[in-house]
Amino acid sequence: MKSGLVTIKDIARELNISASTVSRALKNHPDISEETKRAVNELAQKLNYQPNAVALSLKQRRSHTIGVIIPEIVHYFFSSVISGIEDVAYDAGFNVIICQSNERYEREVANARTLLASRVDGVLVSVSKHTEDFQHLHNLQDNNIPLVFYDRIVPGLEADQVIIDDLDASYRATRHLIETGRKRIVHFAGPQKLLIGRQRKDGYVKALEEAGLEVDPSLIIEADSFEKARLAVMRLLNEKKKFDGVFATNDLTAIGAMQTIQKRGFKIPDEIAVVGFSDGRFSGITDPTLTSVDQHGYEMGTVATEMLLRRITSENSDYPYETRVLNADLIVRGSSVFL
Amino acid sequence: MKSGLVTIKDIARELNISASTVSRALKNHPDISEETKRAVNELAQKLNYQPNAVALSLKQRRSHTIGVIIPEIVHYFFSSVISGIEDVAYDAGFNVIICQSNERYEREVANARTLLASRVDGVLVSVSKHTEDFQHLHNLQDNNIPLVFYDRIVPGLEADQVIIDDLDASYRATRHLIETGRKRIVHFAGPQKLLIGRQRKDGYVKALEEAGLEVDPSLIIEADSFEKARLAVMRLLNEKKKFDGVFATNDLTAIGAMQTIQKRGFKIPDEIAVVGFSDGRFSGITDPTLTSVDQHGYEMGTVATEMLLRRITSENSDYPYETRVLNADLIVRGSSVFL
DNA sequence: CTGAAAGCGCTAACAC
DNA sequence: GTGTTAGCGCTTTCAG
Repeated sequence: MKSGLVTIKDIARELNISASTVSRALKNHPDISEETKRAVNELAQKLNYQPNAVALSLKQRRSHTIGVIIPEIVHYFFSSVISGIEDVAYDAGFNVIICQSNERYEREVANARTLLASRVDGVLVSVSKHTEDFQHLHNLQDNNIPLVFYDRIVPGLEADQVIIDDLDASYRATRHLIETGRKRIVHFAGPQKLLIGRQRKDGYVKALEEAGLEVDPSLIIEADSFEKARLAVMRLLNEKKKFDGVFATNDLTAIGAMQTIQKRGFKIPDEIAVVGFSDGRFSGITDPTLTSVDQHGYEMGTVATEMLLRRITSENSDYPYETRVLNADLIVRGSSVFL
Repeated sequence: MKSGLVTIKDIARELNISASTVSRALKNHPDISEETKRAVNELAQKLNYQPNAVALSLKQRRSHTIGVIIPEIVHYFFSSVISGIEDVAYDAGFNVIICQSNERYEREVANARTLLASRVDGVLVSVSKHTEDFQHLHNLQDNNIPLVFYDRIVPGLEADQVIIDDLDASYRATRHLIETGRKRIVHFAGPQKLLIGRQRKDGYVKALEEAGLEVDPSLIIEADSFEKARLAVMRLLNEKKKFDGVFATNDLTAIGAMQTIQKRGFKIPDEIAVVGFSDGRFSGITDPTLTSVDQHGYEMGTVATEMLLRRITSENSDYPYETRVLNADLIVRGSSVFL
């Protein structure tokens, strides 16, 4: 005797009318008399009737649910994205099923299967770092489930996409250092086999070149973690390399650099300025606070969801795929200028 | 022409057999001949048949989906909890719908309604800070949807619960400071109207008393944020209060304290030791690294989900409600001892 | 203005 | 071994 949940039939029986009348009354259908409507709505209220979304989904072949495939929720950026997704989806009357791939390909494939089985109306996806085969995503598309990629896109796949303009953001971050008088700027770069790593480096190079500054390869170091930054800074200082600025590919790297620089007796930002990228969580609690790029995860979530809902709800959804490029903002704090 | 998704009927038609035979063949029913099974499974594979979970839910009045109401996903602790929930749920063949209340009561009520409409089989809930009326949760229970509370529990409600032993964790954190020789320990406490705030203070007091140390009320200060800690430390130092240890109700508060202590020229841990509580994200990147309590969010998620699934899948689910109390571990790092 | 009937995709008694 | 039928809860023609 599970589900004591009241159905439309219960209301019909009680009122001695048909289920279809109840259904119509509840949706305020013009054909139904005011009186019947009132009676139905009153009873529904009293019995605490909740429409069964499952039955609706089956009937309408539309679940009003969107799926989200996300690498790892624990990252501030991704959890912000989720907030953006949820807000837009709920406002439009859609539910959200979130699936973490945990950066694992097999899990991502399982996620796609789950979402397909749940008959979600569309999927937002950011692929795992190890995804190289895209059959599971094609599979969704083959079944007429629209996809929107956010942040981690898949070059080959035909779909809507939302990304951050990494190159431009890096360019602006680096230019900020240049404009505040820095001449020899170290770049701690991400893996160059990842698009994101290359773009951030390219933005850095572009800013230097535009300003007529030398691009010294020995100042570009592949280091994208707290620990790697510490080691790299120590090496630079031991080698008596001169530098007055650091632009790091993420905040943790920037913080590792900051700490080591300070430990070795240099003042930030007086002698060396430091700028990070994204993450968002840490920038306020360092000393000095960290100048960094805000990736606007929330906005990315809202934009991606709007694009998806548009495709889901459009009569004709075969308009061309679109790529939205969001701007990231440089947030200037104490690690690059005196506040 | 939405849903090109293949159904059991498509397979039946193609093979000139009935839908029920297909259904049985797919679930490897003993009555069905090997030959038929093979043919069905082959075609299912070829057509990439995916069972329609929506139809199943309707039929079985069981969605194999659990709902999660969570205050804010952006906190490391809560996102860890989600990972734990997902892992256990997926292993058991359950989907997860996550709803953020964003610490707002109205949103939480809406979440409960959504989950009810989706006919989830059970709900994991951590109430928002502002929830004082519990009708929406009773409503779920009235509809035979089992609830398990995690972390933020509701004293009055009859339901399973999973919590952290905050008192014990604080006690151990404080005792650690005492055992490493601290005699005058400041406590930056959380709001005393919250259970969590009181318990953490009580653990601190208990450790002091047990060690025969004076409990000086002027060393117990309500401060639970980065900024409040900064101000409080400045005040203490300006008043020339002597103290050699700090136990803060959360990590951000501890970090605010650390920074200010260091700025005023005191060495950590030499002159003053600092211990935080939870959060988990920041403890590794401070200088020195922060001794703190690990709240084991992932474990909390797994335990809560196991309790919920047990209630969902039990024949007889009216066994007594249970409260599980998890231990939190003190992680000793550089802010309290020399490593 | 309201009711009867069919059907969304699937399963499970009940036939044969 | 397999098919027929009914039904999960709801909407929606089509009748009246």
